[in-house]
Amino acid sequence: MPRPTRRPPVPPSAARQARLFAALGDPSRLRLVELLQGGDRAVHELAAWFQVSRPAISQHLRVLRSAGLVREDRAGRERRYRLEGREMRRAYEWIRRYERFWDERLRRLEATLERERAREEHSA
Amino acid sequence: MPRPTRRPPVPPSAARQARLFAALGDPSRLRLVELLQGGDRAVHELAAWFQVSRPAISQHLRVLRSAGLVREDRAGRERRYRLEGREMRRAYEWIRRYERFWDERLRRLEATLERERAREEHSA
DNA sequence: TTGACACGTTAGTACTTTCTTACCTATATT
DNA sequence: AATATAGGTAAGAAAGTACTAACGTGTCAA
Repeated sequence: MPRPTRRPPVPPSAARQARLFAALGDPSRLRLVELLQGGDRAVHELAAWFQVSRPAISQHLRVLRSAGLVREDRAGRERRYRLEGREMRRAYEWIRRYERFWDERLRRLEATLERERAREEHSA
Repeated sequence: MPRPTRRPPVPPSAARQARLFAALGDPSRLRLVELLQGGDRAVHELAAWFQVSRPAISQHLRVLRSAGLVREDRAGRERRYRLEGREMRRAYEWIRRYERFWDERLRRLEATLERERAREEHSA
């Protein structure tokens, strides 16, 4: 890793990805997402599972919405929320890049490929 | 989803998982993790990439450490940090439970299985 | 059309996070 | 031994977050 001569600000891609994780980084919001796993739900249905007030839930839903994790559909006087996979997938793929840090098999495979590569280089 | 009669507090499992996502929910910390992807690094090597002061980086590293995402090894006067896969894996597996929300193929498969199940039920 | 229900927004408060500066200890270098 | 390097910790300021109570709008039901 070459040391930088001028230190750039944290890149915007990291900032965006961080906002996504931050949206998941609250127990109530994480719970909301889990509750939505079973399908779409109205706000009052969701709020019934929590001790905090309904406005608090509304605010959490707003955070999830602006992170792109949920969508709102109006239906009569209800607003039904449902999970939106696109951003969740982004989170998933960010983390998957670290798979070798927990998958021993993958790490060994990488080491092997690295050795192969070095051998080719040597014989070339 | 049966409505709860008494609303329990957000379960501790959600709280723990949220702490993990919260640790990733900051641009600088996310960047630190990315920098550690290439192997272990000393604090001053990491800090060189940032505009914020070194103590700020120390503090971010502490957050990552208490979330279990990194480990510290002392080597002379340096402290080298490296990624720890275990907690990263927990985050990965939490998100993977939502795979069907972005994988159309998986969603169709689930629908098919559901129809099969319903048919068996009907003929039984 | 009056009342109840669903839900968002606002204002204000308490708490938490993030940063900097100052300072301290431990290790390496000369 | 004196000095430089590495890096953690503490205190305090500034900004952000999460909550509640109060209120407003739109929808349904009697």
